[in-house]
Amino acid sequence: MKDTQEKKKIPQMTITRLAQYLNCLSLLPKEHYIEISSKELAAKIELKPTQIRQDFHHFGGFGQAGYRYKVKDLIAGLERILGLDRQQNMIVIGVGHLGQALANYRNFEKLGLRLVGLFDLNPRLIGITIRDVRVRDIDEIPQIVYQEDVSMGIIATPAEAAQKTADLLISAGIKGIWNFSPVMVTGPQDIIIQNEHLSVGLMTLSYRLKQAKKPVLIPEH
Amino acid sequence: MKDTQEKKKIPQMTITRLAQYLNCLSLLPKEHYIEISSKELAAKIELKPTQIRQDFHHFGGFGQAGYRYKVKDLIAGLERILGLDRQQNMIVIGVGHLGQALANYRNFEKLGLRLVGLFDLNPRLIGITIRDVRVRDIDEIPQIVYQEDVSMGIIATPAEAAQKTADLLISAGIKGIWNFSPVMVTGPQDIIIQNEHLSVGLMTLSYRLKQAKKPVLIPEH
DNA sequence: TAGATTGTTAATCGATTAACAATC
DNA sequence: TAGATTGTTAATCGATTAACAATC
Repeated sequence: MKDTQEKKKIPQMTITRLAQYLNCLSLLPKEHYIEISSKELAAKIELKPTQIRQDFHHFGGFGQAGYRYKVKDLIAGLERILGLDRQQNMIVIGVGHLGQALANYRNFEKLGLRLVGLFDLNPRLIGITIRDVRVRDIDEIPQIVYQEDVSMGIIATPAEAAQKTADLLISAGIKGIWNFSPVMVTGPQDIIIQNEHLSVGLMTLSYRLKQAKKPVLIPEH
Repeated sequence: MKDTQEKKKIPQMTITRLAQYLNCLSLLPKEHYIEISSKELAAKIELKPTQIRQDFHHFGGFGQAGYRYKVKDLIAGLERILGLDRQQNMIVIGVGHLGQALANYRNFEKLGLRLVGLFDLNPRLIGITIRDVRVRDIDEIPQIVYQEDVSMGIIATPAEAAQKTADLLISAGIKGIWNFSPVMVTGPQDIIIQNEHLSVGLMTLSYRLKQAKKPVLIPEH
């Protein structure tokens, strides 16, 4: 497999699908799936087989004509493309229900992502331990980021604190931010900021429900 | 504004952006923004003004040539398109940290979505009250769905229980499912199922971080 | 060999962007 | 009127799908 990622820009949707493929493959019972075809994988995600092959083709492909894909190779290749082939450290800021939910999310560590710090400004939370990780005051963020080589910060604070938290993370040297607060946070160009607005998902569901209820009009023309 | 939603299929990305526009507009300080131009709104979401006008055009547009958009009209129009102009009732199944985080999420009720039930099978949780909503046994789902005319079910259970929960919701008559468990759930064609895989967001962030670190090669050809 | 499969190019389809008339 | 704006059509760009050679 060639390493052609930087030659042409890979569509965002391709990356999202690669993540889905990996998700799907890692849920497969290991005994039954040594090999898998694009057709089989496509059926599971309700997609066309060509879509999968084309997505893989951006990276030179994962198999050989005539053979089906080897599940192990596929997983390893996807992990490498997505940067999950090495350990990455992350911290969570805001230890409310959402922060605790994220801290307890088992699937993250399967992806090589290790939680190395929890932070809050509520003195009653500071000192408690979740999954062997102690909750610290946010003042200690810069120190931990440096000590533990933290690459990602997850913002699970209330809206009011989100931008301040982002600024603090950036000044501490963090390059990737995953923001779960309901406001958009911004930063310099070289910082990767992903705003995960839960309400967008809910609004989409609401729209689709409304559409489904409507009588279908003349489908042609 | 015409009601042309059903004539031509609206792209998924347009719906996602409409939700973003609404989010952005509702965060605006009401005193300052009586009117807003496509240019101003575009700047806030890092988008081209034409993109916004084209998105609106699918629905006949929200303004009049020469005038800027009236924020109030824009919000009302977007809410109507997204089906948020009437109250919708929802329930959350699984009252762990994630379920409680969702139950406490204030932004949902701003969208006219009312939490009318919480369900779990842990006897220690049954009976407690969160935001005036009592936690009930999952056996009571069909009754509440019927009584309260529930249109959406949010799955916040562990992976093992997710599909069973979906089946239960569907047989109780629910038409829309928002699944936060790490496994994909499926159902009949007429049920709207949205799988919200948190790990997909994290994998995308990981990919983008990896790309950002790489030295940029010759950008042309 | 026949059937099934992947990689890859070409064709199609759809979404974004540009251009501009109409309007204030 | 000049400048700014939206709605809308046309042009461009990009992503998905189809087709097929190469391979097992």
